[in-house]
Amino acid sequence: MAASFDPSEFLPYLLNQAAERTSEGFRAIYKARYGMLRTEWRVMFHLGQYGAMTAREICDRSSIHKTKVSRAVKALEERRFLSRTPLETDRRGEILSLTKAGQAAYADLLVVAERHHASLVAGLTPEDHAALTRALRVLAG
Amino acid sequence: MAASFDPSEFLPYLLNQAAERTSEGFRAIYKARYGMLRTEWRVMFHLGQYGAMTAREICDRSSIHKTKVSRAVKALEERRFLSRTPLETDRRGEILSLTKAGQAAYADLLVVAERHHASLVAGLTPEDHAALTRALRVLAG
DNA sequence: GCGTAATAGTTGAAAATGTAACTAACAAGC
DNA sequence: GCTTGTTAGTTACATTTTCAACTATTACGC
Repeated sequence: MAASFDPSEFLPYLLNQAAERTSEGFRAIYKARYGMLRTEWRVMFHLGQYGAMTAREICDRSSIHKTKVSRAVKALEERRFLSRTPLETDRRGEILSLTKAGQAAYADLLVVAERHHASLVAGLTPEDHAALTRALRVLAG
Repeated sequence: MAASFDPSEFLPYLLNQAAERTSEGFRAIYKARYGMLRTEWRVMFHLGQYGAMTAREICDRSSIHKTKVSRAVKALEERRFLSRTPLETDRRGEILSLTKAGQAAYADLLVVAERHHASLVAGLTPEDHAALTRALRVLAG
């Protein structure tokens, strides 16, 4: 007698609800302080966290489509949060890196992120938090 | 010396990656088979899972904004997946319910969802799966 | 080397989403 | 009853995202 599937436990559904709910507050902050969109913040995050890299690498790491990255990079460059340096080995690509202003914004937002993260985690037991992170890493691929 | 915050563990980030990654395959199916968008599937889901209800109730349960629900309902009605019945007690509202075709589509997609869910869960230990579901319920609010 | 395929990134048009303002109906105070 | 406020749902307009070309450059096969 197979236990019947409870659709309210459907992982994509739960993940999506949780993702939207938990992103909301943080999104309001980077939008208000720096006028960033979600994709722009995500690009900033990858450059801030992992250092300079090409748009292609951001796409690979983040699974954000290249057109979204392209437009985010353009917007961030216009606002002087990042700069492009042509690759020496391949004239198609360019390395993206945060400017001083970009680094400052990233550092500022990281503090906010940390606080936000802590408040989210506060609702979970340490065991559940650990298991959650483990499971999300698997699911995020 | 507080352990420093690892931004790659930032919950909104991980949740988002996991949500996008896990939704992709399923999304391709409801789109290909029934031409549904994500919001449309979500509306179908609520009606299929919890029975007929008003648009307002769907908004409350799902945290989908009312304009998105309004447009999804319109599209689903046009394709005869759901129908509207005026409320007797309040002429502003109407009860939404799945048509035969809507029920059939829902039943079909539920089977796919179940298989998809199973394949996702297969990568997790039972303990982590249980903790994940528990944690997501908390975070999803 | 030369033709073909693949890759990095951009762009334009169509589709979807967000925001705000709107209509219509109900509710409450007086 | 009439004014004011609230709620259900829709619509209009601006912003964002998606999808499908497109350019420019590099890599491969022969």
